[in-house]
Amino acid sequence: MSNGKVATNPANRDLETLRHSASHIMADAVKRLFPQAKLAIGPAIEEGFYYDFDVPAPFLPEDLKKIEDEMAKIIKSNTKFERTEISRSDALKMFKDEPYKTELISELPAGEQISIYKHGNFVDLCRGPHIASTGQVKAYKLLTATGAYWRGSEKNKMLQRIYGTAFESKQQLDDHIKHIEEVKKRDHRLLGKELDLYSIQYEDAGPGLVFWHPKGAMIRKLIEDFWRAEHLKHGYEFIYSPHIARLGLWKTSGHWDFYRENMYSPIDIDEQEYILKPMNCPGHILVYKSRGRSYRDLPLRWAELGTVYRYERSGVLAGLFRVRGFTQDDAHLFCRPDQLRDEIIGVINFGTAIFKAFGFSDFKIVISTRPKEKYVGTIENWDRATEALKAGVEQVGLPYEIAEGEAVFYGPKADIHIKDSLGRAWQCFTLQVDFNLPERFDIVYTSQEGKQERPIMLHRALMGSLERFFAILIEHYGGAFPLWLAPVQAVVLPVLETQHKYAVEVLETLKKSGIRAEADLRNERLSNRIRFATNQKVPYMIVVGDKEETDKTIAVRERVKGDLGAMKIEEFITKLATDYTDFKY
RNA sequence: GCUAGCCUAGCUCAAUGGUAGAGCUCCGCUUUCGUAAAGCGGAGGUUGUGGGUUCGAAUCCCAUGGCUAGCUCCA
Repeated sequence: MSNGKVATNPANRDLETLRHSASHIMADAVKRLFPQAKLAIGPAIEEGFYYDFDVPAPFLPEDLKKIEDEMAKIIKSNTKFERTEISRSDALKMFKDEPYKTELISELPAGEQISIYKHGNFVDLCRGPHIASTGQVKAYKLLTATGAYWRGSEKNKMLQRIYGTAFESKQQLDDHIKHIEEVKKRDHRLLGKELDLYSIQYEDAGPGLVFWHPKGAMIRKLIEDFWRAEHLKHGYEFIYSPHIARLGLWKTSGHWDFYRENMYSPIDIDEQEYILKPMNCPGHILVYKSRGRSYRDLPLRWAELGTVYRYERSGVLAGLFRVRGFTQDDAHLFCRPDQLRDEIIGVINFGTAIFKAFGFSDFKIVISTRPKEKYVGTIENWDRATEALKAGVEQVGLPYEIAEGEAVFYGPKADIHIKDSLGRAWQCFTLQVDFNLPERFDIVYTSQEGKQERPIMLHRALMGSLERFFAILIEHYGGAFPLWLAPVQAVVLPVLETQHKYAVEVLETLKKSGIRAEADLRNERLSNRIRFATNQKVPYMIVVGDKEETDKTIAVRERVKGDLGAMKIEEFITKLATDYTDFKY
């Protein structure tokens, strides 16, 4: 049940061992309370542990409490963990009433030493290691109970999984629970509603389809403006392509054969079948093919904020993270083989620069290689592309990992994982080399020698899906967007109705200098409106009363720092310009 | 898709077989108030939808739509 991963440092290994032992203790408790339960697997995982059981009825929240209490007894008894090495036949005999264990044993490679771990009367097939005795588990908590398929396949029986976590100290456990609560508070589905950023009209429009409300749309516009400006600086051109195209295009591209499960049924138009695009690449290739291309034209870098539609199974949809219609910040680069490396370096540098602008600085690159099945193109081309990616990534100087066989069907890729303010890793950026589509569409350029040569195509997205990236940003910032992304940067708050005229004057001045400002003229007490603006995470509140009106000043309050005192409007405008330090744009 | 839980006013939630309710939001009035919630009143629901059981259903049953969590980080 140990996951067999090589722990990178002893502290992690200790924690893994502790959690793994906690999962044994939990299984023991379950067996005591539900003797008919059959054991499946129970590994330590990143944030804790789980154990899968085959039980007649799903666990209820009350059951978790009972199991926790039973675990307390086992821990209190401080029973030793004992390892025994046994033969395969003894193991099969010992676990003859445990069908899942039996299956695991029979699948262990010949010659593998089989071991069991025992504490008290509880015995489990296990590679180990374990802590010395149950009493060493000082801080643990069971979190949730859910269904989980045996070995993750829906063809298999559904088992009942209990998730729990364990730490070396109560303090660490409490911190972890606090962290879980913090993640919940920052949930983009919650903040999206509170800040009126977006909605998904599940019943009226359909699940997985996003409506961007004015505030959210403003943020998207700001992201898009920034994106376009940066692309121009990096030598890209923009194109727009239609949302539907003839089925034949998708047959040529191979998507109809390899990606159909994610595509929607054809639409009948004048007795011709059209497909709602799940990807932008075939369209971009048509633009390439619209005229002859010279070696001098390359590289071509074409970007599009392309909206695509993909079928996702109902059960995997989740807020803005997983939707059925979304906009990719897509680009396709067409280059000569001698330009491939530089283009890869350029794209990776570009990507990391963009992420830094959004406050991300922790990156990990993963290069995915050819899948064993379901791929197109020659192995030789795959190898060439993979080598170019590795060379490119090395050139940039970021550490990388290789994920064998994890690439999509048309080419190897390099993904960047970014870490957010809550320490969670997200993959947004992807760079995929494609030797396949150029072949399928037979795209060429004329070389210096007048020969027809095949260009190499790169697909890339920096943020990936705007919807998903937006969700990540909402949670990363906890809804408190930096000044350059805040949909409303300042709210003007007159103390009394008598200052409304001056408040509107101030508002107009701010607007004229390009600040996204609003005025809250409601007949509410100042403190009420301050509370509202603070909850809406507006960066600056501009309070104007008699004093300010007389002095022709404004009293500035920052959303976190509080009252900054009175200043001239011009002073405030200058201050905002320097406050764009998060990202100057 | 599957398993479990859930769906009551725009939002967050009460009401466990017997007249659907509160707070916030919204609307109106009063209040003229200086840095995180002033007061009063009003509007708003065929309880997701469609069937069924019952004298009577938000509540029980069936179907359907949707949400949430999970569905190999492998003994």
